[in-house]
Amino acid sequence: MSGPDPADPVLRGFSRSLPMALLQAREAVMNRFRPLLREAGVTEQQWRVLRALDGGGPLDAGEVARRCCLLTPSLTRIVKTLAAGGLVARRQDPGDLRRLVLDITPAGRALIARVAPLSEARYAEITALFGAANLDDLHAKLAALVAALDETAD
Amino acid sequence: MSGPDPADPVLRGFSRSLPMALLQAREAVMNRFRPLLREAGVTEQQWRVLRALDGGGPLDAGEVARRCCLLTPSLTRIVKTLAAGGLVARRQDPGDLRRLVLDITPAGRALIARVAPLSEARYAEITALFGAANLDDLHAKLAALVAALDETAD
DNA sequence: TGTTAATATTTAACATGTTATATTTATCGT
DNA sequence: ACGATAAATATAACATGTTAAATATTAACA
Repeated sequence: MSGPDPADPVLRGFSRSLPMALLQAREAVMNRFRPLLREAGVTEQQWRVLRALDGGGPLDAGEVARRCCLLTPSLTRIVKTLAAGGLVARRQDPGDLRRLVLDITPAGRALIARVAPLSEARYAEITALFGAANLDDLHAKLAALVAALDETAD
Repeated sequence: MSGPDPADPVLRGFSRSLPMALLQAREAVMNRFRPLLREAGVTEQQWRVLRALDGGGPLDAGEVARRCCLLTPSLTRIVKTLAAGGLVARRQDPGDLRRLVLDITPAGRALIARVAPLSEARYAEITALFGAANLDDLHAKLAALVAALDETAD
């Protein structure tokens, strides 16, 4: 007739929460990269948009949002800032006037080229600390997790 | 004498970026939990604070921020909201008046108890889709990554 | 003891996250 | 062609993320 024991948690420990584990891991990694972006004068999100467009060619706003894990209201403002800085260009899609086509400018590519060697150096640092095999396996597991969850998204 | 070939990326592919992989994985996972929190009327961050205090006992604001991956200016506002809703209690630390001690209230615990079974059900769903062994291994790898990076944080 | 440096939290300002809604343009069925 | 529905983006409002600076308290030390 007794209720749940207060010392008996109804929920898994905070540290065993997968969202927390992923968040903490991302924070640990980003702590290594943030100084570079700060030095380059771009935010994390602005950097993601530039990276998606660089090599990804011109893309619809919606596609950029999907690839960058951004919601479209955020993207609207981020692109406004990037366009004001001359790092990204906007134009209407002639075939569908609803769509906004985004592309990186030469100035945007130059910024990426400036940051790239520093970024790769940090990546090499992380690889050395964590191990190349561990890193590959982690990438594979993360991709598998996303595939498993997204395929069955209601 | 030629510069870098534009088709030859100076940076690893966007999809091979560890920060992006961690972000996408977290999004895929959170998509399963967000409806529950929304239904319970709390944000992700408010939920993290409640979870940290539940079972973690009373904690300094700074310690809560560390455990929840929140910056202290964010925590100030989040706790203000939680306190206004009666889910968290604030008091000064008598031994160090600079410190703010936070604790969860009975109402806060009741909210967690209400959400817990739904949350665990989602977790079971994820475990079934991804595999218990994969999940354990992923947790271990994430913890190892954090340990490797945090130990050597400049 | 009194002055300075360090620590914990808060405030302020601006960028982004998040939800709801509005606006514009396409598509579909008739 | 017309009207209803759907789709893509933008706007609005509030919560949070992020940096810098302010405030209050404590610790360190000459």
